[in-house]
Amino acid sequence: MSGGGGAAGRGINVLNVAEKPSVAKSVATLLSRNQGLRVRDGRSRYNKVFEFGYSIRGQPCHMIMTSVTGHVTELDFDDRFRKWNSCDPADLFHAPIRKAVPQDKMDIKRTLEEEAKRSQWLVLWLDCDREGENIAFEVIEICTAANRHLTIKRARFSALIEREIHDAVQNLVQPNKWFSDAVDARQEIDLRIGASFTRFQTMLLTNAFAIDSATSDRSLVLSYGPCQFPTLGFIVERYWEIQSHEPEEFWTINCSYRCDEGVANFNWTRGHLFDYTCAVILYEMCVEESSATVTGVRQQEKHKYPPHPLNTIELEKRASKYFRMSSEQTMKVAEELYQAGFISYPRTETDNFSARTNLLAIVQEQQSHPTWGPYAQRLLDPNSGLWRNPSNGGRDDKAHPPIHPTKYSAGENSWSQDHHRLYELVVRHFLACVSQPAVGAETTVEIDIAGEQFNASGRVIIAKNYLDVYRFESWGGSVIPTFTSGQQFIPTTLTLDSGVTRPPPLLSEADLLNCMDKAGIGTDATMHDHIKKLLDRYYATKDQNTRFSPTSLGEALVMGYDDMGYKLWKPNLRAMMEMDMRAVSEGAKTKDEVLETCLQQMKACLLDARLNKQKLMEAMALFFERSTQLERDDQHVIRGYVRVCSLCRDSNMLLKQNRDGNYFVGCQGYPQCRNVVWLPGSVSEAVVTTGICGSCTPGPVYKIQFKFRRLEIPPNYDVAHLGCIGGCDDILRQLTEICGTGSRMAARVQPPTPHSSSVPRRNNAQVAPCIYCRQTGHSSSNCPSQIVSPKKSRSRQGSTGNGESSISCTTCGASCILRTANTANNKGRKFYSCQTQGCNFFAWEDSLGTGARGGRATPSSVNPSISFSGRASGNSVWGRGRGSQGVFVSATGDPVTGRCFICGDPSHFANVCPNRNT
DNA sequence: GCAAGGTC
Repeated sequence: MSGGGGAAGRGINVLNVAEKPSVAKSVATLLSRNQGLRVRDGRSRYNKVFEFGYSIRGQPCHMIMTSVTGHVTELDFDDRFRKWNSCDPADLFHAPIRKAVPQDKMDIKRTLEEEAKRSQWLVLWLDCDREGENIAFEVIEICTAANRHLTIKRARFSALIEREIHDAVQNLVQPNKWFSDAVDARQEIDLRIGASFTRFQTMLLTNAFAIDSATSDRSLVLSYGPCQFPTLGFIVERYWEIQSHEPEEFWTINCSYRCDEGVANFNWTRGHLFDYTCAVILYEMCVEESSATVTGVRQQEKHKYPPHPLNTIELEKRASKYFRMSSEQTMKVAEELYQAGFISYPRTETDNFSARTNLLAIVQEQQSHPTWGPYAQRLLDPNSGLWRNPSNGGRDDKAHPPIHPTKYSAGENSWSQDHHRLYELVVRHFLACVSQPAVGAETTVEIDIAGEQFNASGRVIIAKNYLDVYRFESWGGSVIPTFTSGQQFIPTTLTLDSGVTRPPPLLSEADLLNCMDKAGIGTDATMHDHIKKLLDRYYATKDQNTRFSPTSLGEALVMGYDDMGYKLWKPNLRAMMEMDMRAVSEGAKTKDEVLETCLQQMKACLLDARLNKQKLMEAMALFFERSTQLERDDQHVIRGYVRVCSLCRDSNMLLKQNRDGNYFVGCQGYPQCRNVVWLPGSVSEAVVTTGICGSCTPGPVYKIQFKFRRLEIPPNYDVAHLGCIGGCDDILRQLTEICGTGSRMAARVQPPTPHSSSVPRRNNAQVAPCIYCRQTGHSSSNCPSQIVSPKKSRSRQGSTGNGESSISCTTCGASCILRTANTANNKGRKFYSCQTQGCNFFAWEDSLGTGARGGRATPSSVNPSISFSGRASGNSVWGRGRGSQGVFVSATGDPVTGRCFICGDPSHFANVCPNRNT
């Protein structure tokens, strides 16, 4: 069929590319039959280049075989969208993206380019799944850019077996664009959803709450991903199920009979009753009856079947169950055993052996093993009747066979205990798969006492078969005495027993993998990564029994989205995406169609989540304190990101508070960039929101929720104000003018020059134009029209006749009355206020014409309060939907009814219960 | 500083 091995001779150069170095080596070895095979280094130290002669359908070829290591390119946003504060997270749904070769893959790219230039054919040996097909197109892209005359061919193989490989190379096909398109769509959707939601929730919550975790050494990222979040959802859902479980007492009647032959324990056919009175009545009837009557004896042969052939998820589940190995560790060890040639490819969905697999040969290899060798010998003996063709688990990824041993080993010196265990599991599992099921004889006896039915059963194992080798499973059996129908006996014991219902256990790693597998979350190669990510993100913890609980952070996030009504933490979204991907890979839908509908929906979801962010905040507030103090630089408390600097356009503008408590928005690039916007001195509190100004550029400019001290602002201004520092906000501008700022420079009297280079000038660059003359280029405090000598000032002011003077309102032109303040902070201080209803003009007399107009005279005596709290509106319902006994928490956190549902204590609620497992 | 998917 082929002309493998030997010298290359003349012929075309064929560049062969595999998905990983090990496959390149295997394929090269198999095709060359290890004759005339030369190896040299490529640009990448991991990816060798093999060369040998071969002939494809009679065409002499010089084969050049190399590899990549998975994907060569990565998808990411254009540079200008890469910085977290560079854009509105919602923009990430349509921001330009590009595929690029990351730095650590550049040497692989160079090897491909160099080899492509001297080749006529390109043969793709990537794994035969969707991801493999996508990588094939990445390789095509790189190679054809270097040599556009290349003839492109795809080798399809399902195992690294000599015959398969020779077949594949003699029957080359074309790569499948639909498969590749499905992966492109998946990548784009994952990136856009992941990045947008991660930025949204991280920026919203990490600054707003004091999230205590082991993260003090690095900044906390609250990531969202279409796989990690549903995985968290499973953990939280089970946790809530347990939390909401109410123990309920039940009663059951048990009966036993002991004789020379042994004991039979009879179970009540009713199971159990929750009604005590009813149970007592039935029990008393049984007690009064003198004897039990056997109403039936059944004997049946039962089988316990060996497991299906082993795929990745099953390997992870069983290693977790039998050895308590984490899925991550299992995959690490399995990969090493695979690399060393002891087991087959460990990342496979397939749990069905193809008819072409030589199963006998695999068993034969294991015959000499000291422990399971004798069992393998029995299997091979036709007289033993132990052999049975393996069952079909119904899954096939068309790329790899089930995991099975590929090389005999009695254990290597370099192996750890985990290597020994895992190899043993793979071998024993394989031997079990090709074995007969265990056979048992089961006897069921039914009796009647006073009209109540009871039954007991016993089992005798007739043939252990596969259980002889699969030591991880057992089949309990008990022998019961012989009974005959119609027989009567007096029970040895007859008791009324009580029990209590129990909640289900926390999810184990095997349970979690099961949930993910059923819902299609992740791939066999990545499921363990998603589980690990939850631990890394402090969303969940794993106890000694490999059982998972959510942390407060994980629970709060899921609760927040749940309260919004979005099932983002449910697996449905991923399942729908997976269906779409399948449709693309089958040509039923196009990539663009799927992208458009999916991204449109998810963008709407993000926008809605932003509108309802209060729900997230409320959920977080149940578990975390509001952060009172955030990051600090040398001089200031940093209160949040506002915008990209409008001056240097490079650094971020942050809302900060100086030591005197005054707020300003300054450029992080200080002192190189000195851009600053000072805020009114009357601000008692300022919090950056996720709201974005619709008009100020360059955007996004995040709005700030201000709270002003009532007594320091004119009465016609609201205490609360959602403002923008980008220049569009009239109210903020007016209050800055009226109250002055906390800038030390601004507090001084400014020289009356319109070209002052002091800090307020920058301030004015942001808050322009001047409120007096509506001109830009100077501050209102320096307005030439307002700067007058005291004498001149007085002469401009008319007398009101009652001892008070007046000026003209610069806003509406009406007359302003000079009045005397009578407030705690400004007692006796004079101010002008406009008499026109609805006009906001207000000015302190002593500040007219200075840079310190209306500045704070004394520290506020007003107790600052939180501008919006986590429980500001509506009732939060603790435990809603998670059980019938949820405890209600009012808007203020006070109880409405009830008690802690964890420990029952009426003095506190479940969210602060000391017994709460956080 | 974001995802999930390959793989070393």
